[in-house]
Amino acid sequence: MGRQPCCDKVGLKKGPWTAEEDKKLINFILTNGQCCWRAVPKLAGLLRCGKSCRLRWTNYLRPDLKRGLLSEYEEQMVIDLHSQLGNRWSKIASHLPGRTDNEIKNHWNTHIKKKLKNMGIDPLTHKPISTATDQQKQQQQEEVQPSVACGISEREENKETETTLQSSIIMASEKKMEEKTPFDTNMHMEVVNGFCTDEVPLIEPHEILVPNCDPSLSTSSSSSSSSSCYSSKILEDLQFPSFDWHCDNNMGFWDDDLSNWDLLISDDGDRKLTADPPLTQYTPSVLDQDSWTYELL
DNA sequence: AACCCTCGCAACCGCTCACGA
DNA sequence: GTCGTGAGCGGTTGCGAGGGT
Repeated sequence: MGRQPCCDKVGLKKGPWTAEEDKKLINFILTNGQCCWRAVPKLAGLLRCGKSCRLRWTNYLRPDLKRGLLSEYEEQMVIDLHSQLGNRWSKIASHLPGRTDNEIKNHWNTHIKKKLKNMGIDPLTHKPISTATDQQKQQQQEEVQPSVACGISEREENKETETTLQSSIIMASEKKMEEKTPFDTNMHMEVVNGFCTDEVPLIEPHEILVPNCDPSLSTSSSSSSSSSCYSSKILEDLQFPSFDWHCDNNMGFWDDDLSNWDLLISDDGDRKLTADPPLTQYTPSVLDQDSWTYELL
């Protein structure tokens, strides 16, 4: 019995997403929430497989994403976490609010790896790059103690120690925070409680404007055909406030708060995220500062 | 101006895991 | 216990942008 394809690939589109597709997906998720990804493309009118929709949403369209390069502090966090967790990007990403596993993985492969190598540190082991003789010794040790040599690849072993590891990482990073200089205190403020407060927009939701990304309407000279490029431009500008995406009882959150959100193309060619009734103010949840919630006032 | 090369990132692929029947 | 299905994860690829020659 062969592996079932994740979707019927015949007639499905692949490659970069267009503005129209993004719009459909955003509209659908904002209206219906995240449910059964396989059904999403059909219901949203997209010629994509569900997996592709999920990836597009989680890695690119999700409103709580931070855009831009990782800060020095985030980079250090990634290095620390990687030394403990290995290539478990989703675990690492879970410690960096607004960052995706894909983003961190890419940043690791393109920037941090090089940086560490330049510093004479092996990005795999996080130890100083060893000489040939050291490697021979290490190899001999591995032969003697194969189970130890397996290290991070031993998933089961990791699972058992994960909780301890993660708490120690958090403790370590907290300790690091305390050691920060006055300059670094700002960084502490940015990531306090795992939420980057500097990213919180100071505009009201009904004021959120999404620049029109329809390439045909673009007056920009850089009329790139790459959807990724225009999308990243949109999303740089589109500073969705971050809020709680967890949905118990099958998207109850959406039903309560966001079912009336809509993405509109206004007369002046801009996209507008609107709510009905209009949200007059949004505030961070006092109890759970890891996530922000909207409050209808 | 044209070509080549490198880099960075979005997207894809395929495997594993979780869960329900 | 087995099977089917959906979702998540990590590795890899493809392609556009930008720099160098």
